[in-house]
Amino acid sequence: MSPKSKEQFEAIRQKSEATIKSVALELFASKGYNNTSISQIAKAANVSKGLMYNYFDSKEDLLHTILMEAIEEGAGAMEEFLQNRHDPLDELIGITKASIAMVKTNFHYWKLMTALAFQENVITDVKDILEKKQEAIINQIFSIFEHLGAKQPKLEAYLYGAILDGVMVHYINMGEDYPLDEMETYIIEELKRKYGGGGEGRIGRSKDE
Amino acid sequence: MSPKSKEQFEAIRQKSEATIKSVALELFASKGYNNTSISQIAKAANVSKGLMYNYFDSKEDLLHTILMEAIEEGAGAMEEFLQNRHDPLDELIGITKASIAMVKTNFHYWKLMTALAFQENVITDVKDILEKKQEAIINQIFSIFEHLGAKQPKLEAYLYGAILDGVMVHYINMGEDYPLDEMETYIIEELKRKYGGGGEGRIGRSKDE
Amino acid sequence: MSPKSKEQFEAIRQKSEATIKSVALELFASKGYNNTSISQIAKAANVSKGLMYNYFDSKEDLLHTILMEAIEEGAGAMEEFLQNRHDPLDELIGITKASIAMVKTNFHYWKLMTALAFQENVITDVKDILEKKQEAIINQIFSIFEHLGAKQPKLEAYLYGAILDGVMVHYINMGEDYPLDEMETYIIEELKRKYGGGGEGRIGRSKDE
Amino acid sequence: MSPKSKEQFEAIRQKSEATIKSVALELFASKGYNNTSISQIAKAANVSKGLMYNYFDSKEDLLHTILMEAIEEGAGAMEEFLQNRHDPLDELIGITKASIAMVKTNFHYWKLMTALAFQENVITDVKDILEKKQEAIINQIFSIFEHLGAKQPKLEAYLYGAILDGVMVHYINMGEDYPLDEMETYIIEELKRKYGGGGEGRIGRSKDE
DNA sequence: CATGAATGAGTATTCATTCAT
DNA sequence: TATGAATGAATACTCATTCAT
Repeated sequence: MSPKSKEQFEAIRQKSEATIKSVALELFASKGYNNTSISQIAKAANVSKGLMYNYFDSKEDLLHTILMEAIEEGAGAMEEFLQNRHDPLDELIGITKASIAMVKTNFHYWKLMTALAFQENVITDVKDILEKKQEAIINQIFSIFEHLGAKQPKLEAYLYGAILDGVMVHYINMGEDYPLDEMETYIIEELKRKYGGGGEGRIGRSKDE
Repeated sequence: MSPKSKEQFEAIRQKSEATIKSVALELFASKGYNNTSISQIAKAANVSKGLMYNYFDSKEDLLHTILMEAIEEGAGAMEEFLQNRHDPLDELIGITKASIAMVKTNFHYWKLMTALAFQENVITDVKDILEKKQEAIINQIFSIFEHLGAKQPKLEAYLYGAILDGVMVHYINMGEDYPLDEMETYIIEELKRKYGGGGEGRIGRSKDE
Repeated sequence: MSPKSKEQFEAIRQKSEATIKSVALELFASKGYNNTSISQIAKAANVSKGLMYNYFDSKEDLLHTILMEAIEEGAGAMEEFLQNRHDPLDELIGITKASIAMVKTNFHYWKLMTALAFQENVITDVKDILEKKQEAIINQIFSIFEHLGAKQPKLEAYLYGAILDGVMVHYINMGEDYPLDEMETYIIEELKRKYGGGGEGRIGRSKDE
Repeated sequence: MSPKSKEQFEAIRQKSEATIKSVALELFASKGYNNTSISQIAKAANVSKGLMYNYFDSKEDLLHTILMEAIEEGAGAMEEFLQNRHDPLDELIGITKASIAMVKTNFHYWKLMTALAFQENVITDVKDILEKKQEAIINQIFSIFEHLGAKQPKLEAYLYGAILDGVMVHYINMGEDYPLDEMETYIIEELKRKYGGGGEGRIGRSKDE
């Protein structure tokens, strides 16, 4: 009715879409994807049910969009953390910090992602992308441990990955009760002890060998 | 009197109940509890939709029963592994072996359990039981690390817990691609390296060796 | 297995059938026909579900049988009460007493029957029979009031019928709180006052006519 | 903004809700609450199965709503009939007329209500309300008979109640075959005959006349 | 004759999605 | 563009009835 410029419409669109996504993320994360209905999202976002379908093809598409953004943001953050780090140990510490910062900053994203990781039949293509990214990271970590001269770089990489994921899983489950910062410090200390200093660290202290 | 003896009926019941439970476990684990319908279970078990209700009060009761059995079996296995181990390091190794054996033997159980751990609004009383068991184990591990003379037994206990859970999560997600046995060996070796010998060890103290 | 004579079998049959019927009546009356399951009846009667179908074709047949017996018993009782009463007022009093005695003695029957009377689609042929019997009674009552010289025998008959059914309905709903005996006495007194003595009773107290 | 105005939506809602309620009432009354399925209501109302749940929380809520409206309407009608009547006999006549008018105007409501009165386990809170209302009426009637100088006001009140309920039950069961209007006139005449004139009358007082 | 395991049609209810306006 | 009423397929669960033994 009232004359609105294209920009205004576009701004409204952006805002509505963003609201919907953010509300949906929160609900998906806290109640689970299956237990969150479109009606609930619409109500919480203060829009009509029908409007959702102007922005997203389906509930699954909404989830898809949210996840993709999270993954990209995560990748971006990781990238940033690793920039200009050429020392393997530094890289490892960077990955550690980046991972923990990520799960801390985007708690809802990761809670949702983790929950979905254990459900088949949901969003297989997101899973594929995720798996590829994870594989890439694992490979990078593997190569770092090689550079660090670890005896069994593969197992060491898996172990490190298990630590990171284990910590994240615990944090997601326990929330603020979990001593996430202390753990971060502790893990980094351990890494330094093993691989730092004169490289005389126990595990992978290999160069002396 | 009855042309079918009590024993016959009992045998039939046993068999049907077992079939339903096993089929349900498999489907719950692979597709998720919420995404598995009674119809699907019935079809996969080659029985009628209604039969489940001869054995279980509800879908939730079916899940409940399955989980409780898994938990008890798990507790039993852990008990067994820890019998007659009074040396702290031995205990730790026992826990490691038991945990990994458990997730290996009862893959579906643990996949299901893990998935449920990340879902809200499901089977809260099982969650409660599980949390209590986990707390007990954490406390035991904490006390083990105290006995082992760890400087920061709490963080060390959390770290060890993160490793175990991280490994299990990876195994659950990757399946047979994951080098579970190698990881077990590696973790145990690490434990021995850290705390073996005079027992005064800790990570990175390696130079004494 | 053990040799049993035909008579023994027959006796068992009789007993089982009677038990089932009596248990079913009680359950139907107290919980309603639709809310009573075959399983519940079988359990309460201490027989197997399957056995029921040896005696009755279906749940509906069971109800049917129960109702028919009740109706016949009712008719018999009425007959008895009316025997050898040739004075119209006596007949009316007899019907009153018989009706009230019936509902009192066979409380469950009448509770069930009343409940079913307000449900369509149940046992239409029983309804038909019942309606015929009621019509017969109404006609008889009508003729009694004619003999008593009532001005409007039809309406008087309906009024009397309404009183009887109203009392029964109240009794069925209130149970022992209802002063059934007092009401019986009162109604009979009223009848005598109206039609008794020289026939100068109030209503239809024909001398004014 | 919205191409369908609030008023339009409201009108649609009103209409749909009214249709569903009216169709449901008819079916509940003729087939019984338990024997009427949501599917049947939807089919008869020419709407989808799910639509009912846009307006009512459950089948029970639908029944509840229907009954409450009937009860309120009934109470209102009774009130109206009793306004400005201070003479006890007039009151009694008013109650009579109101009751009969009510059952005549809202045949389906009262058929349903009566049927439910004989069913266990249905809508207990409506039953409670109804019982309270009935008790209030009974007390009022009792007090009227006291004022009228009846010798046994309690029994007389019960008798009158039985007449009213008996007539209603007959009308509900026989439908238009029942001479409801004639009965109304007749009952009122009887009341006048008994208690009219100097107001000193009571049943059986007739011989003094 | 007697059992109770098994069946499957039927029930109430939910919810992603469509569509007239 | 935005609304929310309407749809209908899907879900968990019930229960009269059948049947192998």
